[in-house]
Amino acid sequence: MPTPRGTAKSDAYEDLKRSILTLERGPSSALEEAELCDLYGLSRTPLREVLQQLAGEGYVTLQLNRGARVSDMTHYTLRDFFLAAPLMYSAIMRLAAQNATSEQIDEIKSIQDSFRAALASGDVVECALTNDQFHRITGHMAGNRYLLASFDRLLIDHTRIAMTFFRTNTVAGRGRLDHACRQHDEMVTAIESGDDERAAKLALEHWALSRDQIESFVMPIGIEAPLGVPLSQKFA
Amino acid sequence: MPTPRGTAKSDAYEDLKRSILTLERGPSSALEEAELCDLYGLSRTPLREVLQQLAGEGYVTLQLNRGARVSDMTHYTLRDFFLAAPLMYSAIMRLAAQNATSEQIDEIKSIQDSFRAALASGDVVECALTNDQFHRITGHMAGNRYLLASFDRLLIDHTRIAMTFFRTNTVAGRGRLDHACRQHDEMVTAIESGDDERAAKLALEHWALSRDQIESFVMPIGIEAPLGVPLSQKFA
DNA sequence: TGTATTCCTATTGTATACAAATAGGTCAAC
DNA sequence: GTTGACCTATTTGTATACAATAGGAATACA
Repeated sequence: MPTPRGTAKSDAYEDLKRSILTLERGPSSALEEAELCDLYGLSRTPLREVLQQLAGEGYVTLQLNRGARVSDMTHYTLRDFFLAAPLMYSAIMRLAAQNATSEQIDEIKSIQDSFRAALASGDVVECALTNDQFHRITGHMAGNRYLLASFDRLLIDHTRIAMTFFRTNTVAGRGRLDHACRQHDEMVTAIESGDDERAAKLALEHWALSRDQIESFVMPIGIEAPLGVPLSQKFA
Repeated sequence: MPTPRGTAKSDAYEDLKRSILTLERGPSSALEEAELCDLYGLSRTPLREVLQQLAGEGYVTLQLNRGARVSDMTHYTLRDFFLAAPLMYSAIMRLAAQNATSEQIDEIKSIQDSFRAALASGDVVECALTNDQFHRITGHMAGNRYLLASFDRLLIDHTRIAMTFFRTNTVAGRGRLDHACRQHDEMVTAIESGDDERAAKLALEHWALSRDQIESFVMPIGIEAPLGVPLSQKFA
């Protein structure tokens, strides 16, 4: 990633990522170059490079002569997701416990504080983003360049799906979120003590909880419907 | 992948991939834009997009203001590789057996014929490339967008490492290559009959064989040395 | 002779102008 | 009223000119 922080280019890169993860830009929505150039104040050449980079990371899909779109989410996506997630999450968490540096442990503790604060505040976007960061750090801790490619792609879609269920008002929903937060704490403990078996087990439990949430919140919308798209847009 | 076949841009893309996989362009070697523009007959803008795309897929690494290099291969790479490979290969092969279409099965049989021919001819480059294609098809068969990201990255480095041991004159080496070829045949059979357990087991056996080859061919060069770089270049 | 500073060159990053392709709408024919 | 072709406007793809940066060479100085 050659983009330095604080430039118009990196702003565009970071902001597009954020807006995709938070569903501010929904799956399959068009990304027009001219509009984005105006928005971020750069010319088309560097903007296109940003889109290429996001495409390489799975945030965006490019179509020849037809521009860029936010990567889609269909029921096929969900099928792939359910299959890959437990595999990758447990592998990454096991490696994270084996390889985490003390700097990374400080970092994840700090993010976990932010996540807890976000949960308390009820800010859905902040919940989703800090949760995303928490898991993304575990990916870095694992430090395996091959697995990271899959893991980061999983996180994109997990975060987008999670946007749906961080917006909950039910008691049961709140309980699941608190449970998830406690699991994060336990994960940090397992990582800090280098207990890789426990870390892997926690990853699977965390996934199981998340899967339950997905099944109860996302599924009822309908199997046929593209995920993450407001119902009003679906037939537009 | 929005690049259509037969254009200067796709030629550049495909040829760069080929030359990286075959070590014609060694790990960490510089990719200068002007040189590549001349070579492939395009201007810098589309060439840079090709490099961005290759960077997204893991073939190339971009450095800010310092251009592009072929992705490196160090002993850290190899450590990550040994860890991720059995996991990914068995997962992909299991899914391939579950999901392969008849068109894909025809395709992999055809590639396996090419691989066998390449082995017979002793053409090292052709061996490496057809072997790469064989495994890449299994990735498509598995059809999981998340896992494919890791798998394709593994294949890049597996193919580059394999370039070392397809160049063998020893009887033992030949025997291992023939064994690998027979394993391919068995994999095709397992996939065709939808026997996912057997396919996964074969993947692990195939990996074990490959690992033995890596250990006997690559390791002696030295743990400290970047892999795939001719010794003469190492201290340049 | 060694070191630091300045300038120069080679290379990358960005903006813009131009070419090609697509999508949408109008009009005509059936 | 529907279908089809054509034209136009919009959007993407490419080339090139210009700006900024990095790395090395030459020079000044200690």
